[in-house]
Amino acid sequence: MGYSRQREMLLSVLKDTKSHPTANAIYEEMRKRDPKVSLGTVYRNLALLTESGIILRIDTEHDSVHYDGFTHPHYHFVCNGCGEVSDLSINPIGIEAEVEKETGGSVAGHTLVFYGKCKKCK
Amino acid sequence: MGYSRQREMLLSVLKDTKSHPTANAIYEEMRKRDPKVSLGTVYRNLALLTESGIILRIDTEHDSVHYDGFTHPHYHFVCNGCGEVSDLSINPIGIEAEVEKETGGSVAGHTLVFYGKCKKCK
DNA sequence: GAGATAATCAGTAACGATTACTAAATTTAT
DNA sequence: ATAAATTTAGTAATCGTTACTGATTATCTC
Repeated sequence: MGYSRQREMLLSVLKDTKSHPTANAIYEEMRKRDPKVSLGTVYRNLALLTESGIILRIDTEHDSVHYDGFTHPHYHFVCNGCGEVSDLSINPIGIEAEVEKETGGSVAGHTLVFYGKCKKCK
Repeated sequence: MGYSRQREMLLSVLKDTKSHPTANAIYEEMRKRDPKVSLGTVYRNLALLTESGIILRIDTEHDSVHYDGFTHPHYHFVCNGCGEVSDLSINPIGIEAEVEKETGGSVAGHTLVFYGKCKKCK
């Protein structure tokens, strides 16, 4: 994976926010800096960066996919009211070995998402 | 939520399999029993049954949403190779209270998905 | 059980997120 | 500086899902 101005810009957008934007939100933010950037470019780079483990994708039971620029292991809380996705600081659980034993396969990672009402929406 | 032949059929399909079919797979299975069943009906009932907590939806990083007829608390393993979703029997984790404390909100549930290669694909 | 009321359906159209494609521009290698 | 490889913008196509409508089926009341 080489360098490109757009890819750098995407990474910078994602590193500069504590929110967990969707592809479209990232696109809008990038367009402020360069109105000529293309939505296809956003999706292509999100896929590339996700595959490389440089960013994280977050699948929720609501709306479309969210992305996270921080890859140190952590979990997420999704509000069923406003849909906001926020980081949690609870410690990572260590049960991948157990899962490997049970499945006979290999585990590369896991995602843990909590659902509920956030402070505001409760 | 009332009774309907199609809704019963959907539930029966979901209870009769240990796989975790997508909406479309469920649709195909239902069509074998009744060729006139509609895809819209499948989606509508999946949404209703999910809201009522009678079935479970599983969001993964691959393809479309999968559904699970068993709602006792359990977790899932998704193969990055073949995409198969399987049940795990590891014990539920008890950290929702901790999440409530951290967020100041209320937690209604959580999903835990492991990714990797299954026995066959490894 | 018959008729009224409400829920649900089949079928199809519309939608929104994502992916695929192509010729032009940019980056990298020589 | 030139050639080769990668990436882009822009747009069209795809796919999962949702919305809509008039017809059907279930439920309720007598």
